[in-house]
Amino acid sequence: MKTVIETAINNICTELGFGEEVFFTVEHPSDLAHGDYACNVAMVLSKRVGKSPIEIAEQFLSGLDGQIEYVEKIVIAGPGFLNFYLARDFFAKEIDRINSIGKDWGKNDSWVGKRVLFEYTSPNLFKPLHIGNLVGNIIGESLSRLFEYGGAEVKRFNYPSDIGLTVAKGVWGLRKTGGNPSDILALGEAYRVGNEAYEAEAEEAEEIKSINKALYENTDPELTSLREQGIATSKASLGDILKKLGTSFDHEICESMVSEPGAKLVKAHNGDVFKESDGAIVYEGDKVGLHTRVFISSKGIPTYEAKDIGHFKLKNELEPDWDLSVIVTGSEQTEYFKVVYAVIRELFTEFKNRELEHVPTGFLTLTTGKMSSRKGNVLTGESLLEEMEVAAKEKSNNARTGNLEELAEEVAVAALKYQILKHGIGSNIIFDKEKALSFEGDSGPYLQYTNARINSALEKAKQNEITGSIKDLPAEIYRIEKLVYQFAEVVEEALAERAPHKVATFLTQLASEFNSFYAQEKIADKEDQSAPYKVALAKAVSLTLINGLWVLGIKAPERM
RNA sequence: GCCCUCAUAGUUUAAUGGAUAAAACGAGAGGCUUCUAUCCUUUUGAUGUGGGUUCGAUUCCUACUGAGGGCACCA
Repeated sequence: MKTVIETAINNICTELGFGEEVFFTVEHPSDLAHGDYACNVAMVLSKRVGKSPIEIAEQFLSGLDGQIEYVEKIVIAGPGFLNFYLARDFFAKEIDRINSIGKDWGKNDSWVGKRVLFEYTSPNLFKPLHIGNLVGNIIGESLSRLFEYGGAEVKRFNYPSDIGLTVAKGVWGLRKTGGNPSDILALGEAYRVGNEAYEAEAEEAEEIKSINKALYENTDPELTSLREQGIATSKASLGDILKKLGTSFDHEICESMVSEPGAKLVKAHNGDVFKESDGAIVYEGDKVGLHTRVFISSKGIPTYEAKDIGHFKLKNELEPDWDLSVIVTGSEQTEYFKVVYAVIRELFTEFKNRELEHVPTGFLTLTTGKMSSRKGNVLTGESLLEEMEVAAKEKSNNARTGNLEELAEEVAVAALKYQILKHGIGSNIIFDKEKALSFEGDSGPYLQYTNARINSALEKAKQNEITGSIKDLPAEIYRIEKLVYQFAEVVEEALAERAPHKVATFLTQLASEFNSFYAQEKIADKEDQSAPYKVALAKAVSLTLINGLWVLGIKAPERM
């Protein structure tokens, strides 16, 4: 529809002799009262032509009026906008189209035939899942799904850290506390103890460092065994939480696997890409507008930078065929990834036509203040989810579902994910626990509830033997109809801009509009001639909610 | 010191350079004998400061103020 209007306007431009280089836009006005599409062409031309926008708009109006199918009327408004109002039939056809597409409603083909690698979550094993990991997972998963909605084949990568100081702290803590390495709680406690000791006592810190070295070099079977047991426990627990969150990775590359290939590559290019400096091997980023970073330390140990190079190599061995590779991390690594990607481009010249992208996510802080282990207000991913599940269960006491456990989990995940995905992904998130736990208003459960409500209305329709149809149209065009068909455009835009929050915002607007409709109109009324149309409309809204929630990584329970 | 983000109602967030800046929470007033009140209706209230570009600026440029992050062997 948009392109139809654009072409029509372009034709008039040529007809009126304004030439072809006119940069106007056709878009949905933010206020539905301003029509279904609005165009600013008259304002853009005003200065060039030396006439008032209104005058120009009138010229367009006389050229366009009655010429475009499904455009019922065109009105000049405000400073010179052309507002297009679509005909009743258009919306009915859209409702019909949505219902016939069904499961695939909202998809686009902007990435068809492309393969995309997505890396996110990146947890530290041996340590409870941090809120930041949760944020990364939620955003990464949603972006992956957006790409899938664009037709891309997405491969998901997890890059857990299974070696290094964190693990050493945990192993040290296990020895100190005598905790059972198969118990995830004992593991968390061991890490806490180890971390505290590392920060407080110089002597213990040295001990932990030597454990770290022994683990790297695999010289002490007892330590290695503790590490392996702890990692297995950690991974199992991680698997549970990932399942709840709805992520399933295609590949897992652990940190311990990448040091060697990374170091090898760096050393092989010492002299061309890299340079020795103070005994370390560095990449001189300052020479290309970045900053210099160490890839192999003066002690000969590969740093995180070198590991990321090895990591990239392994990734390519697992998935050699791709067009875009995305890594989602906290925004503190923005500058870091500029350097690493610059190095990768120099090292892997055969990939110069492929795209590398780093998506930075914001930090999550609590409204109760900054988190710090000293203040004791650390919130782990697990504990946050648990708290939300408890709240969800309380709230769902009267739910009309057999499986309360499952519902509470789905509601809790929805609340958490929505709270994070309603923001632009790069901005810092201030997490209001109370609000997230309330499940009211602008929230994931609100969207789920709206869908559950629709289901119940549809059930009633079934009982009354009303089936959806667009034969008998109500005279009025409901506001909800003017919104629901825009979903596919929103998804495509959200994908192009890496902005899942656009989907979240749209769904909330849609749900709110539907709830107003629901309060005013009876959907499944036997006496109502328009009931079949309302049923078809409700179905289309439900489909949109379900598909939109899927993109956000949120489940849509049938009953609540 | 240098570099990068960011600054919108009391609070948490929206707004490809467009129209009267949109919601939610909070506070006030209403609404279930009806297809689910995790809902709806309604009142209240905001673009950090000074310049600039533009027909038109929350959006772009610039200075300032404030917050967060990064800047060589941590991850």
